[in-house]
Amino acid sequence: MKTEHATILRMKATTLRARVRAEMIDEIKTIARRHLATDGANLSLRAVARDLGVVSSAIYRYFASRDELLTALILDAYNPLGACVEKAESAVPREDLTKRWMAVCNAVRGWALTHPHEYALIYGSPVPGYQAPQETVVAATRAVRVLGAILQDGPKQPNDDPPLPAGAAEDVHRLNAALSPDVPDSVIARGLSAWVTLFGHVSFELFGQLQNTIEHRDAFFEHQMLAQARYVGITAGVT
Amino acid sequence: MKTEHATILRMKATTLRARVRAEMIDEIKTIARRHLATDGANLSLRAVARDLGVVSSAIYRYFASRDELLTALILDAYNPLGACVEKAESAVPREDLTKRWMAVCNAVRGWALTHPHEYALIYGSPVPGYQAPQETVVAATRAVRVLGAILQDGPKQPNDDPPLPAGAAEDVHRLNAALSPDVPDSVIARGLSAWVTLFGHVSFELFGQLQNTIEHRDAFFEHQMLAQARYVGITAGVT
DNA sequence: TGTACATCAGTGAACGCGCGTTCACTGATGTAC
DNA sequence: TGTACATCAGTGAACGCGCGTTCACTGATGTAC
Repeated sequence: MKTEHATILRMKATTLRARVRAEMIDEIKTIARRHLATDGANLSLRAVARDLGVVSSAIYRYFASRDELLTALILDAYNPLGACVEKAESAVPREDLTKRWMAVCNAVRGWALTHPHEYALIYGSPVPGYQAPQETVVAATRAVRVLGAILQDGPKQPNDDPPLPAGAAEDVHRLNAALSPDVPDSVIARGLSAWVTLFGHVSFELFGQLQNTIEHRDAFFEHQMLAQARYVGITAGVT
Repeated sequence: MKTEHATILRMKATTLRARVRAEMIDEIKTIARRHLATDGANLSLRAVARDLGVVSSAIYRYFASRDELLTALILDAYNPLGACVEKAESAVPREDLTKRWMAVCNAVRGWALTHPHEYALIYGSPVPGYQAPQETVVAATRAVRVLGAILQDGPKQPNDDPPLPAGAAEDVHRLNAALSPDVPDSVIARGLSAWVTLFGHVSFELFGQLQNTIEHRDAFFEHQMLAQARYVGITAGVT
């Protein structure tokens, strides 16, 4: 009995300290995210500490260095984006492939528009002097897996594009095996193209390349992404 | 005679001073470009002055502020890129539309790979706190005009995509009138899509999104851009 | 042609800031017996 | 249950840097008569 009680107390204490710590980490990241807006990737630990009401060296209790904080922010961008895409796509009936694709497109764009600086952090220019650790590369694949699942439920006939050149064919096939094993490589190639186009659009919009050019961006995006769906062969009703 | 001589002397002197000045400006920009590689858009005037072997305040004889230097670098990125695209495209026989398109694609990608930090400056994340002046927006259109010319020499039949939604249709039509007046809007829409895809590819490659995914990038790019040519209807021999 | 004057390039000091990271420390909280 | 000890969060000073911009200045070069 005694030992049990002690153990419970110890756990309580431990989890409390751990919880406070976790909240602190969250708060640091939240403030750091706010600073992305003004400083871009050129983020200042001291500024974060100031906003947190704490001396600058205190941050080092939570992050060993500025790069480590950046890594945390990058993971905290890829993962919510991935989650947002997954959630949007999962709300659509499985058989409506076009709607599933459009849900993905709108989730990516919607998230990017509401988190422009986090989007820039992960899909914009690399941060000078920062070497992304492997874990960020893994987190980056979360969203594209959803596209893989859509393709996997889609048409299985190859299209009449010429075959990919040798090396590239293997690259695409390797991806294919991981994402959509039952889909012909030629369809995957078009899927990748649509994926690139999706992010190309979002980046153009966010990074100012559509300025003075396309003003009705919702409608334009919708139209262009629907065109991509037809191009890839993602059409409603196909199973 | 006397006056004439004096005038010539004056001109000589003026142009000499002006030439030295122009060379100095070039040198500053060259050094600043080098610094883009290490500092990104977070560029330091003092570092440039140091490399130039001059006291930091001397830079202010040539650029009124850091932002003005940045603007010069941005113009000096858009313009050579545009020139590079124009030159590559103009070397291809007019009637081979596919080759003309591929020349454009390879010029954009080639320039981007050899000038990655300048590419990031213009097509990557916006520089925090920097407001691009109108002149940069104009310079930015130089490359896309070449695409306009190719489309203008291309097929005139509309494709069977659904019509663009109202507002977006006007945006595209306005662009169309400026670039390729004889081409149906539906073709322009696909052309824009190809353009976005082109830059999407280059950005993905440069910004590390193809890491661990596509390793044979030349071949992959070539294949994907040829597919875009077919999609838009840019095919060899059409007039 | 020679001379007085104006323009311009570059200096050096200063202003008022900023940064990441280390280190010895205090005081509170949690742990082990 | 109470006490000695260990862990941890946060402090404050320091190190050794960096930055953009202003300003009065020197000395060389160009201009006007």
